[in-house]
Amino acid sequence: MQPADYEHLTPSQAIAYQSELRQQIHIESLDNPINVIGGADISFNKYSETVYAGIILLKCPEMTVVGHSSVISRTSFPYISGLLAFREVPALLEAWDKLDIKPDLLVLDGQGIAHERRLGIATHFGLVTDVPTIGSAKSRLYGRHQEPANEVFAESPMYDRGEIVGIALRSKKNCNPIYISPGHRVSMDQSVQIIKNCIRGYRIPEPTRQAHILVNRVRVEDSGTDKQFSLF
DNA sequence: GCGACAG
DNA sequence: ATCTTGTCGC
Repeated sequence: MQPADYEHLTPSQAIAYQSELRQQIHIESLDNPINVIGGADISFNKYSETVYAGIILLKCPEMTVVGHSSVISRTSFPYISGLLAFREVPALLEAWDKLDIKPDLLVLDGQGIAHERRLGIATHFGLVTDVPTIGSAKSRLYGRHQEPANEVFAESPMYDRGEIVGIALRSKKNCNPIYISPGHRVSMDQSVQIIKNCIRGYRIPEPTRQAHILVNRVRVEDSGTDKQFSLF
């Protein structure tokens, strides 16, 4: 199955495919050092099939931007909770292929294994590219957890029948927690540690935050040029 | 049947 | 996700 063909899948077939991919997930210690970390995100205009995908490259541990790539693509697969990867991975792969240098690890905006079939977008992307990935989501999809204490870096594990699938992390005081889970080829503890090292005073870790700024800028710039949005 | 539901 | 101004709280 190729990502480019995802648009032809029915939700039922997509779910069946996730069940197959699940067999290939590797949650393990990442030994390679992380010199460059990447952040990926997508932006789009409501009701439009045009999607703006981008990947930002940051130097560790400074968190300074050292590169990026972006693409304007199309998607017909709708947003369905639990099947996000089928909608966003194809465009993200296009941006990934355009990168001159690949990061040592990529952070995606969404869940990793904190998913009913352990196939959040971060895990899915990691399997397709065979790259270490971490999922950093702004809201919860799956897993039960207690409210983290209201202090920076307070955390509380997310469970699924006794198994820890992720962690709710208070990345900033007085802000809602973010949900971290390993995607592929990295451990749970490393995922949390890595994300903590990417926090720079904002609720959202730099890789994801910078990626969001990037794709949003690309979208606004294009919307003024896109026929569908210019009235003249 | 009811509530939950990444982006 | 995106649409949007002011406004409450630290």
